[in-house]
Amino acid sequence: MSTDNATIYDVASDAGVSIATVSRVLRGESSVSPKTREKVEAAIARRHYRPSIIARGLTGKTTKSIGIVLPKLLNPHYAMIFTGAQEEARRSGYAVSLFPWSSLHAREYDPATMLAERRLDGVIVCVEYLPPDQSEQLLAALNGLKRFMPVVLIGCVPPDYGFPAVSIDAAAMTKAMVKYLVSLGHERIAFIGGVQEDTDPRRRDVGYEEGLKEAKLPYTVSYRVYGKATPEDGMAALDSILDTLKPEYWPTAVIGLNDLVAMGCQQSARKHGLELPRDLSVMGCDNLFCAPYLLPALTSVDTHQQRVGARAAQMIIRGETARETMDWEIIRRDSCACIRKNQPEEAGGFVI
Amino acid sequence: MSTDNATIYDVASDAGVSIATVSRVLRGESSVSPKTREKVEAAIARRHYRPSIIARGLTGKTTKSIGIVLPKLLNPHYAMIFTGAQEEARRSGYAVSLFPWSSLHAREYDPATMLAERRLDGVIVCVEYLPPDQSEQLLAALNGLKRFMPVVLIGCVPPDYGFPAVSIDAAAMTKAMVKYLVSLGHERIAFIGGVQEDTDPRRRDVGYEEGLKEAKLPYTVSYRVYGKATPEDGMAALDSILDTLKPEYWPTAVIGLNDLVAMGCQQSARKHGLELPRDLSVMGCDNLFCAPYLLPALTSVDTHQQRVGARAAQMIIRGETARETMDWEIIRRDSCACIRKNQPEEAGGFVI
DNA sequence: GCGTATAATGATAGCGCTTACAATTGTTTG
DNA sequence: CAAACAATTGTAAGCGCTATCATTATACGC
Repeated sequence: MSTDNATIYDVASDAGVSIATVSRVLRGESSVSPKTREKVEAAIARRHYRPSIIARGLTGKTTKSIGIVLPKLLNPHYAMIFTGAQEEARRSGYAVSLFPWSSLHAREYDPATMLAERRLDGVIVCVEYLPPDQSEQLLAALNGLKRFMPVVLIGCVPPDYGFPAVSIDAAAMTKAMVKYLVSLGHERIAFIGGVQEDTDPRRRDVGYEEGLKEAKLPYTVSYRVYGKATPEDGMAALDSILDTLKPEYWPTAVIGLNDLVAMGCQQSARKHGLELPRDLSVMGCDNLFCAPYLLPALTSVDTHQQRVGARAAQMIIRGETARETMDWEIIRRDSCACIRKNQPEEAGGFVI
Repeated sequence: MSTDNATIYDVASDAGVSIATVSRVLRGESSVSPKTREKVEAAIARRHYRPSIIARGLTGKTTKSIGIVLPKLLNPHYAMIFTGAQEEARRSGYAVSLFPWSSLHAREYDPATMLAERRLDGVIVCVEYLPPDQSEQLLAALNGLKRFMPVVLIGCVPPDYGFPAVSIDAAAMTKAMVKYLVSLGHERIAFIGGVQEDTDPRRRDVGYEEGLKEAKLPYTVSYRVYGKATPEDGMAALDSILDTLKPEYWPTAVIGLNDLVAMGCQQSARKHGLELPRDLSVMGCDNLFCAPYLLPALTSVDTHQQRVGARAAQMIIRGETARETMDWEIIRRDSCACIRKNQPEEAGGFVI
């Protein structure tokens, strides 16, 4: 039971035809007589023959595989993106392999080189919030990649990169989150996220500020988190906010960059003796699988990440180069309390 | 800026040498004069040349990529395995692509075919708890795969499959979990897991029974969950247990197949008006990132899944064929309460 | 200066496919 | 029944590399 597989030559001689004919039946060409086709198919089955995508890739133009560059898979958010991409890719017979940016600066085997070597049919790159000084470096890396294969961006896509992309309007989303909290009666809403220097109009912090402005709320507390946005980061962020402010100025609600940060906020709040959600409403983003199982169950935003991944994969497979925006949906759970006298209208039209 | 890459011929003619010489410097052969090497390297840099792994794979014996078959990536448990494998693989310049078993029976593009087509250097297959009747089918699929590439098994590896594998001794682990709960004073311990008919001596339920036997505890309540083991499954399982038993026979502790199931148990317990952890201790397995953030923080078992994935990848890359067992560690948090009068000795030696 | 060992380089045959293009067979038609 | 096509099938040239020889350039010894 060795690992030496049959080749097209084996099948051809088995079936008593030429390799061209075998190739024809492999590719389902119609110009093969039923008799011949049958003989060839029998030989294929007998030898457990599978054409080598490697060899096909050499001749043809496609390797039937795409790459995806993700910050880290351990955050289920990225796992959802991957899953979406993978499922969509499989439907067309494509495989997808993972390359984490974390190893971007590795001396050996950096993702860019590995990607390039592999002649993939395209690569999905998930861009995180980046400190401004790293942005240029990323752009250079992306352009390097583009030399070898189509690149589709997802995540926090800078507006001027000129790459095909599928992203969400983070500003509109964050604004809606603020509006939701305002509708619950909150007036002191803090924001923990990737506040940036550049002028992307779809940045979350822009939405935060806008939401506050529209509600004529003066209270602004935001905390900057770059790149990694773990529960620990969230805890540290809210710790810092609560430790800095006098208790009478503590926020009554906090918006986390993602559910991980929000989980950290819940922890921090408890540590500070706050009762949730009475004393602090917490809102996350990404709608991780664990959100319903937190206590209180975390209100979050479903950003349809599987669909984002799927669409990005589709763009690569179909050779499209659009720039698209995915919609999203606030998922209300128990972590956001109403602090108004009157109940808010449950079906309010504040979700954009 | 097209996607047509330079080939070894371009570099060769650029540098005024033959392709053989270019190949030599690519592979770091020493029999190239410094002058020539320099010229070639300059040409390579100028053309942004990267040798095609595809073409190399045709000639050589390796495609520098491995596959991993996982039930689903959305469970962070599997994401950890993947991450471990991916990181280890990258260190040797290997890429890893994902193939979910969920599509095992897909008409088109089933993982087995996709794997075979790709002539990967090997594949890691994560085996789940399977109903007995599907076990044979899996074995057949694995043997089919083995024809094309080395296969390394991880997860719930049946003992008699004869494949290289890295697994954990689930029986010993579950027994230790029981012992831990016993040490906290529990006498009615329920188990939600994949109870099987076959005779794998390392099955979890075997450990459960043994642990109970050693503690001379007669109470046995186990609930069978196959394949998917989601929070919903866990909730349904404990619901069923609590709804079936008279309250005075309710377990005081429950062991979940994994953290997901344990999360569902927490939910179910709350639904039944139990206060956690006072009325019910819950213990999970896998030590997911969210375990510390549940309320009460979930006691779990770290099964070192990243190391499992890494080791499996290593075995493929190095061509090893061992059958290994990974160790594990109980991570004590708040979800398991002591119901004895006396505190248990905190550093008891019950963890095997 | 010549022969010969040695270092450096080139020519070339695959690797397993796809794909023109050529060759063969089978039909149809006048 | 032969010409004229259409339907099948075969031949062979790549695709971008590696690896085996063969060849040439350089070095050394006498």
